[in-house]
Amino acid sequence: MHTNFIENIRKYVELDDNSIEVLNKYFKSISCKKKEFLIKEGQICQTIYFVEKGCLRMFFINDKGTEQITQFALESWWISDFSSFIGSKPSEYFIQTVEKSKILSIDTLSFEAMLKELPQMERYFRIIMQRAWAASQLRIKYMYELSKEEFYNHFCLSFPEFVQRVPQYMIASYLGLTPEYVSELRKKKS
Amino acid sequence: MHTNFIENIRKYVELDDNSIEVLNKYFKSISCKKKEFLIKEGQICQTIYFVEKGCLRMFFINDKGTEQITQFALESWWISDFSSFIGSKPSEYFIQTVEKSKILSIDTLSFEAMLKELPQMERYFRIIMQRAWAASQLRIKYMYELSKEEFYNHFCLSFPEFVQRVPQYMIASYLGLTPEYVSELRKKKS
DNA sequence: GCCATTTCTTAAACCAGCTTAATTTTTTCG
DNA sequence: CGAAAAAATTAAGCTGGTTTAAGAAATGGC
Repeated sequence: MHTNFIENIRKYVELDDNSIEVLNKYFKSISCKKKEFLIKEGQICQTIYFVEKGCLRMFFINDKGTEQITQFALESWWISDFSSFIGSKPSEYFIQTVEKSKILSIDTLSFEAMLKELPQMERYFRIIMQRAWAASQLRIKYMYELSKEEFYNHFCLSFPEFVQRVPQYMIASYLGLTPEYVSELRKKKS
Repeated sequence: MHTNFIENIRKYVELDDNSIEVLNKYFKSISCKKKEFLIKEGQICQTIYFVEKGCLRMFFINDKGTEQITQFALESWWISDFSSFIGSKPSEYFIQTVEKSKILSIDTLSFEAMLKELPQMERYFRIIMQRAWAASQLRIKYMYELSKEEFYNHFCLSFPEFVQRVPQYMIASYLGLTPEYVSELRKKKS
């Protein structure tokens, strides 16, 4: 159980069987079917999620009223609205399953208690956050460097399984393109 | 000495006088005049920098041969190419002072040794990285949400001192605009 | 297996922001 | 201070990607 979770932590820090018990105490396991919401706009996001199996997306509604996806999370990824989480401010995002998913969750209070009880988890999360920051830096670089066409092609080459797995209009949204333009690009490639 | 540095750490974790001594052992203080390079493209970025006084920028050269700024760091900000730092890969960035600056630096090995000797710094950096990630999330949201004109106006309102402090063409670069377009926007506003 | 809904495609008109290129203003530094 | 370099402005023409609108294809629920 929670294989991805434990494996992921063990990539970065030591974790004995007793510590695993402690983690089980703090993390809740959730099973969701497709299109279930974990948080909605306006709520304070007091939870961090780990995807054990499945796929989540985070999006907001822009001023034209359309969904704008800013993040996906596949197996072994963490996801949360950290601005809301850190500042206890209402979130501007929705977090929703894209597929049937199995998720581990921990709320603010449990998170702090867990870190106190298992200090090596400070190190684990330091490394996770550091990697997340690095990933953001890279993403921002691509946004500056590539034209929208190049950005799309680069994404398809980098994450081919992903392009299979989620609907095309979600990829378009994540990359900041219109579905119509993605359609045009696909025609062009073939 | 290093007032901003110590204060910043104390915002998040306890730090006694003895620990400060330990930090002094691992961190190096650097004084740079305007336009000095801390790292250059092609080098492995093995250092994390903290700005005690002054201003740094991080940029790469795009395929048109122009500088593309992806990050600034003012007083009490951390900056580094984390992809390069984590993966020991050659960096694609330059990090350079924008003004005369006083910087604290720590390299990979010292960083690990310091974390081992002062475990509370794992917590400090976990929080720092978490906040950096949150800031990235927000920045990406703005990039999706706002038109370039709105993005520019929003930036000027959010960081008025900053707009005074660094040349206009650097702001343009950071926001992904041409200097010509920024010029047009300024005229429009007045 | 069939209807309703969701997703994807096509094509033409349009525009925000870029390019180019020339001029002016400001800064730097010997 | 004065010359050279760096930064900012102006304006015209252009283009990558959006908008709009309508139809076609795929998917899912019962």
